[in-house]
Order: sequence, then structure tokens, then C-alpha cells
Amino acid sequence: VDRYHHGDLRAALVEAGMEMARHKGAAALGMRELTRAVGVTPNAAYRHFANLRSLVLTVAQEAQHRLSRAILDRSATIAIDTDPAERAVALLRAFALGYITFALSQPGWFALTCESHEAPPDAVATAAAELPPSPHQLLLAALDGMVAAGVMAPERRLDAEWTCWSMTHGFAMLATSGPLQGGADRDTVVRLAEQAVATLIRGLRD
Amino acid sequence: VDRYHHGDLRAALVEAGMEMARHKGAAALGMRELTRAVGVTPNAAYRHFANLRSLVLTVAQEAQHRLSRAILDRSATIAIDTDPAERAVALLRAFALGYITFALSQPGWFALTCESHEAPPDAVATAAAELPPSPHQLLLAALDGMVAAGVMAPERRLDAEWTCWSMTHGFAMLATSGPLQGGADRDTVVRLAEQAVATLIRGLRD
DNA sequence: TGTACATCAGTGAACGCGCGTTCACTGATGTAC
DNA sequence: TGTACATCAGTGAACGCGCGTTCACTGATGTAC
Repeated sequence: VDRYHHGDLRAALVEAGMEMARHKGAAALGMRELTRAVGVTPNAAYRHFANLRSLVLTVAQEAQHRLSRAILDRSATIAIDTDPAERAVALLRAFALGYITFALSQPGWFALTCESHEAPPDAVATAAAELPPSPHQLLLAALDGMVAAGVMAPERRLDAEWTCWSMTHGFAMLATSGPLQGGADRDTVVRLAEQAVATLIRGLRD
Repeated sequence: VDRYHHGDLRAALVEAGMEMARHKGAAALGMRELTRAVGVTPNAAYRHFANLRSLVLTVAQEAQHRLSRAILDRSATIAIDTDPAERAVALLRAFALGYITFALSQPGWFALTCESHEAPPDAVATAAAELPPSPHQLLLAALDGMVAAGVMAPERRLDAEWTCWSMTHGFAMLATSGPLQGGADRDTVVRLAEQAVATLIRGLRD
């Protein structure tokens, strides 16, 4: 699309942001760099975003959606006829390991999701139905499911999401930009992740 | 010390780095900014450090030492005549909660410790005896202690440090630069931390 | 004790860079009549 | 169906900034004799 009017510059910039974060890291996102990638003048971006920060937050939101989808995809592999208690645990495992393997395979996108606690100021209205639930919502649902299945005592449920998120996010950080980074091959790291998640679940269960 | 020869510019730059990280965040450390704070020309720093990176890594190392001391201080509050099993658990708790409260009270220093997996290329020789053990070493010792006290099964010991570090580091990240940041008062956050650490220990114990 | 001189630890000015953002503008689009 | 015109979505050039780093230098220090 090399016309004077680009067509959908907004989407193209977000797309370029994802591509750039994937290959050069989340810190590489800049106004000039992104518009250059799209083949457009720097200020053209200001038609669609208030400033760089807003653009980056929008890209971060897209990264977060992909994280949610990765978790949902992993959840979908659980056999439907699984015993309810086992299934509830498997869903929490899917959240944690989905989160971690996403971080391992797309560290740049994962770094972006860490900045997306704040919604961009000039978000464009999207059909809410198309958007996946946030990772946080998936986690809450998984924990509620464990209580409902009788795998977790109700009095342990309160605020348990922060415990789970800490373990999951912490492992992702160590493997992605911490001492575990580059030091071991992927299979080893996944094995360590499974061990961490197993300990977490053992601590939550009755 | 306003002489032409500064006296100990190297130490002064590291000190200024700590001060600056404390008040303006770890990202604020720059050559010009740091030398300005000390009252010296930018290039004077190149007498003592190869480049900015090396200076920052040195400051990061100092931050890591303070983290270790914070953990050791907390460990020291455990009564000496405590029952060995209980004491072993208390030491692991001291590691985790010491780590987290350090991050809460000095987020800038904590952010620096995350960059210090790499030693600065031009480290100056220090009497090794003066340096505290690294946080990682403290964690290993705490876990070994739990096995020795019979609180943790030996077959769970292998690689358990990554599980502990994930939970601890993850909570610190969430509270420091994640969704828990600023949203709740400190007491609440500490309570959540205690809950997370309790779940971790429950998962590790027999 | 005094002096020559090498070494050390700073100065001052400049380099080149890429950044985010703003200004005034112009080519393309689409709508009203 | 044709045309005037408002609006939209880009262009091109420039602003000012602070950065890390290098160059040639000079004032202070301390050591050998």
C-alpha cells in the first residue's frame, strides 16, 4: 500500500511495533523507528496517537491479547471429559505454563505486556466481544474453578491470585531477563517451570 | 572535598549512583548526570570506569550487597534458641520477606539488583571477607538448612531455589513495577507477601 | 633538605548522534448541490 | 453527471535537547637523587 493515503496507518504502526518488539526488544520502540518501518513521515503518526507513549501502550495491549490467546490455546488442549477436580488443576497449570512459555518464545512481547497495566489514552473502540479476557481474568477464573471443584479450600481463595501471579511472573522474569536467561537450554528451563508450578499448586491445594 | 584532585572519585561516583537510583530510579543513571552530581567533568569518570555500563554495573553490585545485608539483618532477628525445624523455616521466610521488603522500601535499588547478574569488567579488588554473600547464596543456604532440619524432603531440594526465587522475585516485581504498585497501602502489600510466602513454604514442606 | 621530572587525575571544548515533537504546508478524498 | 469545497491524512523541514565519548591539555602529586 504505497499510496499517499496509507489506508490504515494506525493498524500498520501497531503491527510494526509488534514486529519490532519481537526482533529488537520492547525498548526499541520509537517514533522515528516505527514510522520509518512503515515508510511514513514521523509526524504522520500524530494523526493517530497523541504521542509515543500512547502508541507504545497500544502495542502493549495487543501483546497482552496475544498472551491471553496463548493461555486459552493451552487450556483448550485439556480433554473435555477430564474429571472436574483434575480439570480445575489442569486449567491453573495451563495458565501458569502458558504464561511462562509465551514469555520464553516471545520475550519482546512479554516485556511489553509488563507495561500494559495502563490503558492507552486514545484507545479506539473495538467490539468488546472480539477481545479476549485479560490474563488476570483468566487467572481469577481458574482459581474460582478450583474452589468450585473442591480442590482448594474456600478460605485460601482470597487474594490467592497474587500468589499465583508472583510465581508465574517471577519465573518468566528470571528466565527472560534474569539469571536463567541464556544459561540453560529451553527444555531444562521448561522443566524448572513445571517444578515451580507444581510446588505452587501443592501449596494451594488442600 | 573541593580540591583539584578529588580524593576518591570512584567511590564518590558509586555513592552518587546509589543516591540517584534511590530518588530518581535506576534508569536515571547517566554519565553526565552522575559526574554533575559529584561536581566533576564528565570525562573524569573515564579515569575510573571504562564506560557508563561499567559504572552502572558497579553501582548495581553495591545495591546487591545492600540487599544481602537487609536479608541478613532480618535473619538475625530470629531467636537463637528456636527449635531447629522452626528456625530453618524462619530463615527461608527471612530470605523471602527480606527480599520483598527491601524492594518495597528501596525500589530504585531493587531495580538495580536486577541488572547485576553480570560483574563489571573493571571491578576493583576488595577484601573478599568484607563482602556479604550474594542473595543467591543466602537462598541456597536456607534451603539446605531446611533439608538438614528435616523440614523438606531431600528429593525436593534439587533446583528448589528457582521456585523460591520465582515467587519472591515475582512478588517484588508486581509490587514494585506491576499492578500492585501504588494501588494499596504498604501494610496490605506486606500481608499479601506473607500469604504468598506461606503458600510457597507449604508447597515445599513435607 | 632541595630540586627535576615522570606520573597521575583532573579540565574544557567539541564531535556526532538520534530522539520526540511542532510548524506550515499540500495532495487526495468524498460529499452537497 | 459534474463541479465547488471542506475535510482528511499525509509531507518536508526544522527546533532544541541531552546524551556518551574523544581530544589535547594542565594543574597537582610524589619520588629519585
